[in-house]
Amino acid sequence: MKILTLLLFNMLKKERHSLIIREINLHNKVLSSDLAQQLMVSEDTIRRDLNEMDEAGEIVKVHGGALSKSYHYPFQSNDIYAGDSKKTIARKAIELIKDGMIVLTGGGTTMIEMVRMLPKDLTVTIFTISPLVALQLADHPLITVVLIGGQFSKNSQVCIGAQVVSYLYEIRFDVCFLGTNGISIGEGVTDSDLDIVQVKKAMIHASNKLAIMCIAEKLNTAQRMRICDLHQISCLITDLDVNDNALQAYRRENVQLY
Amino acid sequence: MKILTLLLFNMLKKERHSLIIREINLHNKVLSSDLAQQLMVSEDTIRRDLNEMDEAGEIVKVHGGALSKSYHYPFQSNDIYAGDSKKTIARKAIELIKDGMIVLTGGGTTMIEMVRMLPKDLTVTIFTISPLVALQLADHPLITVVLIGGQFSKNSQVCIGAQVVSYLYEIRFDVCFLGTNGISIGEGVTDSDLDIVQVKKAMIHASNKLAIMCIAEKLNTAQRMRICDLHQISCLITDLDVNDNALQAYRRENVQLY
DNA sequence: TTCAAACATGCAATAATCCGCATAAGCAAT
DNA sequence: ATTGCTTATGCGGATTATTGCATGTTTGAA
Repeated sequence: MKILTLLLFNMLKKERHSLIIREINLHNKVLSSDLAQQLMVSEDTIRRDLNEMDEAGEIVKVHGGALSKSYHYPFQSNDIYAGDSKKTIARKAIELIKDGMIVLTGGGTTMIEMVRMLPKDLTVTIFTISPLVALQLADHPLITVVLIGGQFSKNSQVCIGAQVVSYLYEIRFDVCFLGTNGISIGEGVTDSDLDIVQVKKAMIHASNKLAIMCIAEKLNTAQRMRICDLHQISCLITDLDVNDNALQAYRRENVQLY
Repeated sequence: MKILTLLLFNMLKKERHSLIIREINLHNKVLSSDLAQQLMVSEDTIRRDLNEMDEAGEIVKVHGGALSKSYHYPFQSNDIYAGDSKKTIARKAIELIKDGMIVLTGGGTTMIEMVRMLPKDLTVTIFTISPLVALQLADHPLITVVLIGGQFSKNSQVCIGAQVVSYLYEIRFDVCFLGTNGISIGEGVTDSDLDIVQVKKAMIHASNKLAIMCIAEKLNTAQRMRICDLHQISCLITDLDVNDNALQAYRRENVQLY
């Protein structure tokens, strides 16, 4: 039967290759077994095809099939991954900061991005639990930086613990900027680390305004522990346009969007 | 909770890896158990995946899950190579640290080098006024790090000010490690920045032993302001041999040499 | 300290792969 | 047409990869 179809279709290797490419472009992946069935050739042939195409750099062969070359997600640098969205958020966030303010910030890559972009003529005092934020601000000429000390969390690279919490009860801030690991209509702002949750709660409690920075991909995701409700958020800053559909549910909850 | 369902029928390993990386980049951390559930494979498989990806340097594996690598060192690239002399000093200094100690450290490149070289099986608590020291210790498995907060000095990249000083009065440390800008027979340990001097004085006051780390070039130099006398030094650690001529004057002053 | 969760390790079953080798087809020169 | 050569393909068996499970051990939080 296989001989028969071969005779009928007389499929050449090149044709198979282009069909495989098309299939990969369509699905980003192929299974050797599927292709063999689909093209009515043995898996060995498919494997040889895939190996050739991999050698030629057209695809990436893996155990069991092949992947599109562009399939690999970036991992090394967050500057690439979602870097633009984070810059967008940072730009919007900066507009909330005015001369003379006392600002409190958490950690995270978005926060680093924000302080990196702060204009050189801004005169504010920034309190932070993130050593990385402090270091990033070291070469800013005007900003006074106060690092809030405490036990250093190896996971999240910020200071946590009772020391931080009790310290925060003694100062009142104009605005608190927080990145988030999860935000959703039902659960509000959530995180997965108990220590972080407690510190963030204290940070919110110590501030007049709360600005939550959240990239679109994290919208409508929830972690295990709740930090605050939506109505406690003064500004929700995302990389989306404020009229984006994904944000309307939050608008209905009276969250101020940026 | 987030629901992410693709065709899980016959998923390639590399596909899984990509999804894991995406999840990690999104939330900065993942739990093995969550991934196992989401991707419908056993936790063993996830663990093996995470180990592979850690080996490949794509992520950082931790107990229970994994962390984003980029989250860990957003701008670690500006690593300064410490000279051999600083490495020599660091090696000697480490010998003074024993399990269970409460250690206090200042900042500076020599200090960074020292904490970088701390053995992985050392169990100590390190208090520091240097965010860089804290960050450097983030991936040490056993050491507890407490960052002492206060105003962040842009020049010396450590925390200074009354907050630090008063904090230091509440704790007693086994040993204090300090780098130095100048040490001489006549003037003792000196520095040029008033704020630094005050903090270092407080650090010395709070510690049972004082270890001064000093590269040979800075021996017999003096700055404007005095931090302490020679007789307050418990150990003077240099990159020179203890019998080096340059050190004999200090030996005559009864300074313990390393 | 105490214990459940996370871990490593070895094993077994299945799937995918690799390696010859034989066959068949295409092609060019005779 | 035949011959000789190359390429493409399929097949059987050996090898390796992947995965889940069972096992003891380690870990970290209470």
